[in-house]
Amino acid sequence: MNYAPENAESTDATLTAIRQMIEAGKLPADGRLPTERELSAEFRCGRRTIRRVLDTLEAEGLIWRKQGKGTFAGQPPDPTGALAAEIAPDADPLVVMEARLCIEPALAELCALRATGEDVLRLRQLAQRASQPIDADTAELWDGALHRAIARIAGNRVMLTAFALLDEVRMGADWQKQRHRARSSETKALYDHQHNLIIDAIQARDGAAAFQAMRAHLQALSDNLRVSMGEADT
Amino acid sequence: MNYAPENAESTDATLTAIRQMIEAGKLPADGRLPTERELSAEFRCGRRTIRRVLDTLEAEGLIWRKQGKGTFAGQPPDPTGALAAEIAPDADPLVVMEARLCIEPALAELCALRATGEDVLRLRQLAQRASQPIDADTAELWDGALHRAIARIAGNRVMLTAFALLDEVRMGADWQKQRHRARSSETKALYDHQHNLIIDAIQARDGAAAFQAMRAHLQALSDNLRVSMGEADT
DNA sequence: GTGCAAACCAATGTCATATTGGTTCGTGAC
DNA sequence: GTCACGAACCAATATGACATTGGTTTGCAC
Repeated sequence: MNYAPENAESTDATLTAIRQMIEAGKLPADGRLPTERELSAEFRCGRRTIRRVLDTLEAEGLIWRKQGKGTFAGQPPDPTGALAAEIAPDADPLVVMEARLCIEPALAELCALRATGEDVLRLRQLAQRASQPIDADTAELWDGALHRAIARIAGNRVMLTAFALLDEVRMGADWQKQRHRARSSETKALYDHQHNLIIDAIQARDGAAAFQAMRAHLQALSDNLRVSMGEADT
Repeated sequence: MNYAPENAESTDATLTAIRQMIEAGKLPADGRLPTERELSAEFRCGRRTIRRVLDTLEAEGLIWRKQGKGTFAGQPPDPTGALAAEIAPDADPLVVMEARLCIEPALAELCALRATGEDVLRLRQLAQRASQPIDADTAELWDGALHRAIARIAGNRVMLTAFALLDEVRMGADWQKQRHRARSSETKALYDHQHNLIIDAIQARDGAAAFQAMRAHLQALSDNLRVSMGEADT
């Protein structure tokens, strides 16, 4: 019964073991991990060791924990559905764009203050995906992912919830159907360039520049939307 | 003990009686009415009669009811409550102040673009109320009303909902207890002056100035909060 | 038909209890 | 000393039994 790993190395061993457990997808549908006490018993080590491992995984964004509830794989959920449905009827495209112009530059500024090198890398990946020559819907999807990632990295729960609300209204609105009209090859190139400017500012830790870059980007989106709506009116 | 109204007219009588009960403000702080069964016993009539009366009052918008909960005077609460309660635990003072610094300057900017002369007058009144030499709690109340009014005048439903969410988190937080520590006569004078600067910018239809004035105001609040928290640590 | 009483349904609140992550302390091994 | 472990405790959450409350139906009396 001494096959239990030695103390000195048990931390690393359990870390990789638990990480594999998560990435292998061998978890219940809700992504719930065993309790710390169960893990402690299973891996023949103390809770303290388990907690250190989970601290690492949480810092990596692989799991999230809530006292009294449990430990779960993935990102913590944010509940905005009911509210979004409530205000969606009152939200025409211009109102939503106006709100984005209010909130997202501020988020970009916070993001610039707090993004790690890893975060910047992830943003670059998302921007690159959005710029691939695929169909408009997919590009829109990656664009949304990029904006969401910036909001998450900003690291303010209240602002993130506000953004999630806005995002859900935007996604759920009927007028989304005609949005891709506003996408031409020139605008697409402009948007990609602006995305890179935003990430440049974030990487440089320049909050003000990130604010302005995001504002310019959304302004371009707004202008295009306005043109597209004007066409629709004729 | 036969003063109970006759059946034929009891409906009207109980209706006026209950309506008076509501308008007289003889209710608990939460506006809760007695249960239907209690009212039925008190007015010596059946629950059916009571329910018809309450149906009328509900149609008039004087009360709202919820199964399993009770009957309450006034308007049903905003659905932001649930969301606010959800994120309140994660919201320490600094997070909330940071979110205010993101959202409220933008609201002030929109407000400057859209405020009518009447709106400006109302803002002046609120600022004046907040500046009266009353106790700190009351001043805080009028201050909140002023900020809410600005958000409402901004005229963007999505932004207003986001603000309402933020406002509710701020109001419901435990750390509000110590807020008035940050209120001295000097800070109070400063805040009053800043309120006037904000309204000046709004009246001048100068969005950028309103943005900056609001930002400066919230920055002062934030600094004071930080100092107050520092004191609390010692 | 109208009003009343009783019963039942469904949603909610309340309370005690168990579970879970968060934290502290003391002990022992190195 | 440092580190891991175990135990105990704290605080937030979940769970289940039970009472309360509005919503609804049924039967009875006038």
